Amino acid sequence: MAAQQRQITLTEVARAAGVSTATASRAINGSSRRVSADIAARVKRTAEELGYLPNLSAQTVAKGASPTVAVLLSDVADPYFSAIAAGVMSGASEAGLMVTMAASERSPVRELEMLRTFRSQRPQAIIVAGSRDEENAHTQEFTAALRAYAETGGRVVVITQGPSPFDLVDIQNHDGARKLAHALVDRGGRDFGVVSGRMTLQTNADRISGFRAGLAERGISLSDDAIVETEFTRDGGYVGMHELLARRQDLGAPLDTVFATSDMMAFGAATAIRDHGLRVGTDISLAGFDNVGLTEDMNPAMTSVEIPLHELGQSAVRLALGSGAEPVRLKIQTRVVLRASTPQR
Amino acid sequence: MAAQQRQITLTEVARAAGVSTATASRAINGSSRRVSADIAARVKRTAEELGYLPNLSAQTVAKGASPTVAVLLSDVADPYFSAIAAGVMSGASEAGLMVTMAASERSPVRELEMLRTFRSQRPQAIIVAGSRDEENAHTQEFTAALRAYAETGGRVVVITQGPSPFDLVDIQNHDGARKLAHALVDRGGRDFGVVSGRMTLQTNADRISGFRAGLAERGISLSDDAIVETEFTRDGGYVGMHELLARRQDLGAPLDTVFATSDMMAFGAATAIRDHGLRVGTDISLAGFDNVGLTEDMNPAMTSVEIPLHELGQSAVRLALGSGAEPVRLKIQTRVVLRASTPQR
DNA sequence: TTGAAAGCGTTACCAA
DNA sequence: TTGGTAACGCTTTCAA
Repeated sequence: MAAQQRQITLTEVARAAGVSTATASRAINGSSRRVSADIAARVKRTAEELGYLPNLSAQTVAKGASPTVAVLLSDVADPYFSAIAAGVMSGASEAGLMVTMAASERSPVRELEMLRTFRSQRPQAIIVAGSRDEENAHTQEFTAALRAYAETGGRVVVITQGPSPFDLVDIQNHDGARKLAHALVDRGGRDFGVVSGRMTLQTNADRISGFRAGLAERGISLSDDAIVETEFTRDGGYVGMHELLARRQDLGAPLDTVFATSDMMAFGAATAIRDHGLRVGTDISLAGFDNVGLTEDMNPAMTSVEIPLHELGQSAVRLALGSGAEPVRLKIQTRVVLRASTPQR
Repeated sequence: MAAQQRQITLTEVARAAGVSTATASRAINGSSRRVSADIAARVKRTAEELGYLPNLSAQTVAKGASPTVAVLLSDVADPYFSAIAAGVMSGASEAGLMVTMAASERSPVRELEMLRTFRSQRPQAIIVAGSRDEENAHTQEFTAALRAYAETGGRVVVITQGPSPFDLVDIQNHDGARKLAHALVDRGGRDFGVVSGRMTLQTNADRISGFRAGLAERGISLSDDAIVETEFTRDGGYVGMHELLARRQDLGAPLDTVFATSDMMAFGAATAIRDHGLRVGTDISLAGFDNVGLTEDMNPAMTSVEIPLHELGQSAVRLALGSGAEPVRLKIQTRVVLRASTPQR
């Protein structure tokens, strides 16, 4: 490695071009004031030759605003979040913003820490994905911190959350699950089971209540012992499905159709069904939610409820860049996608 | 929303606590100099009461270094990259660093832009994942920019790349593919086909050459028309598999085992096989590479070559934080995971 | 141990 | 249009 060189500063560019720093600043990084064409050209050329790059932090200090959006999510490795993250990154890049990202790994304490760090960064907006556990004590503190951030001029966009004072990207989970229930009944489902995440998660709760409502509208009721509550993850789906099958067996109760409240859970559930010696689709119909990539590459292809996750991520950025006069609630519609995992029976 | 308030500054905290800014800085954000315990406590309490949060940009300007790592990848929505990203985020959080992330969406031009923005940010390190197209003209420019960054004291860590002057996380793609070839021959494979990404991608090329070498060691040669070159994506896998099947049919050539050079390609390929009316495993054995999540939830479960992607992401951060005296090459071993998609035949 | 003051790289105001 | 200079919020050197 060559000897450590310093980065060229704007002052150095200015001196080399024979102008003041003020002029150099105006020429390179633009502003309302304009600069004569020839000087501007000269400065830019000098900057180019010297390999000048603006110091973003210095700009941020001087301007009082950082060209950044921060994204807080549970886990990027989860396709649900990674699709949202991809959307946010694409939206941010369109808007000329950088993205800082942190994963809470589903720990409320870490979440609080990351939010603190985000705030120190003073981004234009903080986007929060993944619903918090309503019952957790940290949730209040979390909301308070977000509010404090908003009060100092930051924008907050929350994805799927209960009522909130912030801009909200509101995925129609209830409605989607309700439509899914209708579709499954139409396909001949009669004896339903649900593999569910924790009920304290808003997203999960909405899906359950929507599903229940949809079934009720078709005259089918969902008994409590038909619902297994487990972790809202792939492994949760696997374990939960095993438990559901065992439980129904013990009760001697029939089971023809299972709704797993997320695709990740459904993937785990599918494997559990096979490990039980049963066939997905043929013996037990199975549906997920999110319509994450790979649902169609499953065998049989997995029925799911589509959420436009990528677009949703982009929208979150646009929302964050809006006027912000009043908190906006952006409803995201869902769509049932029937596939071979829930055949006509 | 409440009226726009300003953020509390260190100066304000100092004044409120009746000390100098210098002391306040030392008390709160630490430094070599120490502060008497009582004053430190008083300052910290005041800061707490006032809701002070350090301004990271100001700190960065003053210190000349930003507590940040930047990650450049092709596409977060791809499980391969999202697993790496998760690892990087976890490693960064351990080290007390923030993460800024950008996706090139496989466009060399965008990649160059994002690198420029990264450089403006002056992060401690830039981590580059996803191999560049060696033949692309932008690649040189890209490397030059990385070098310039390194010369100004930045650390560069590159994941899977050809020879490079930077720290390198070197996934043993050749070796992994070679071992896979052995395993597939041991399972009775004789007539092989490959669904491959672009040969100009280092990662892909290494996998192909390793696979070819492995077959050769078992006395099997891979003819050129047994390899279909397509996009290094799920859709590429789908299309490529269709083409491979059609081609072999035209030639009247047998085909019992297919290697898709990534799991995503393999997933697409599996669906293509089914769409052709054939069964994965039974009619055609199929293996992927990366051992991304969900390989075991496929039906049949997908044989793959495991790369410890998460750990690799964490290691990349540690590498970036190392001394940096000499470029380090960290070899990442792979492991063949045989599953039902490649049964004994 | 504490404080005054210079400095980090910019931007933005105010004159010229 | 251009330049001088204060200001942004913080760290760090140098004295006290």
